[in-house]
Amino acid sequence: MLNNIEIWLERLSSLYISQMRQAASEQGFQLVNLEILQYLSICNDYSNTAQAISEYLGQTKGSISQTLKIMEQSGHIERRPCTKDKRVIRLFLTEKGQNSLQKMSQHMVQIPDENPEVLAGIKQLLKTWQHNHHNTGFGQCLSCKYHQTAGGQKFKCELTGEYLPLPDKFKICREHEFENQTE
Amino acid sequence: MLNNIEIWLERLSSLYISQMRQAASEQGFQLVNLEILQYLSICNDYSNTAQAISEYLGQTKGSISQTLKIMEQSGHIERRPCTKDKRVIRLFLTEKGQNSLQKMSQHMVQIPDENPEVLAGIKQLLKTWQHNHHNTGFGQCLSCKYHQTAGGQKFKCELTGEYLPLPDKFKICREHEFENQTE
DNA sequence: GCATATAGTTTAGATACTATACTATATATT
DNA sequence: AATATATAGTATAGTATCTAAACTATATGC
Repeated sequence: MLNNIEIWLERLSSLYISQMRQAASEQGFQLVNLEILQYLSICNDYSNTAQAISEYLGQTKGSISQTLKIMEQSGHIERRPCTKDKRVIRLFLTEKGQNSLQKMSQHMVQIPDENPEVLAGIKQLLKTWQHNHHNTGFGQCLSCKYHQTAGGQKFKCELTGEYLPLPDKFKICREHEFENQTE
Repeated sequence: MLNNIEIWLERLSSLYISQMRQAASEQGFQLVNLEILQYLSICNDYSNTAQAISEYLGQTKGSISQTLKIMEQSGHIERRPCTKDKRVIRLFLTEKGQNSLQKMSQHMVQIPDENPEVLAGIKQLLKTWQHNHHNTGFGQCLSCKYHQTAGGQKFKCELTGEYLPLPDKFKICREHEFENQTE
């Protein structure tokens, strides 16, 4: 039987999924299409691949590959082969894809006031959860142990050694690992 | 672009969905099957119908009807015609269904400590959200404006006029409406 | 050079999804 | 009481998604 917090979490997520489905449906999409568009809008340049989407959504890469094919044909995403690693194909939202996502987002959650306690609670919950499941990937760069501040308009990723544009620290990365357990 | 709390909520729900998918997959189910089993385990006796599931999950009733048919054939749920309203067929988890759900739940979220602030945050968020979307259904009886305490081992539902067993106040109901906005 | 790992595609078969039309029962209106 | 409307569920057709498995191609490690 679900305990107290689990039943609330279940309902919150169920409501979220339901809203997602309805928003997607109004634009002629399935749930998974909206999830992919949303993911591509918040992931960084290390994480915009079919493999990463497959891991993020917990579905087989074959299924994702098939869905991506259709989404490319319909003009919502664009595929660009990676020059550094020729196995990799990077994915990007087209303008059409961004417009669709924006329309669907308007039907999604609207949180009026930025209640700090609510935010803190959710952060804490997510962190505990990921830690308990040894699930390290897919967090924002700024909370990653490889994140290092650098001068000017860049920050450094200690994992890849690259310097990345400052706004990207809010994006999520498949290589993400939290700083430490006590933070 | 998603604001701060929305991106965290998105990640929390995405993680939840991902865990759901994986847990379901290990038992040979799809996401929707787990959602249905879970819903039936927490809904009250007014809400265990195909129509309610359809509303809760945000999917067409035709699709749900089809899925329920297969789940009955596989012995995970049971259908009993309602004697009061002959249009209605009530749904129940079989022992097999309960066992499957329990196995899947073990792979789901494990929250170690009942942090009151986290719980309060989630409750507040859910309430605000439902209110903003004029989404009143599917809450626990105890937070419903029709809920009335009664003596003994029962409480009363002012909407239907019936007396219900006390433990049912924790279950969720499709007719749920919050007491008022300030509470 | 060879084994192994990783990224992605393709195929076949099962399942889910929407939209629509349909039956049956309940409720509201005249 | 008769009729209209609403509600609960089913059935069908066509499309999309899903998994599992086999496949190609490139990268990495020994």
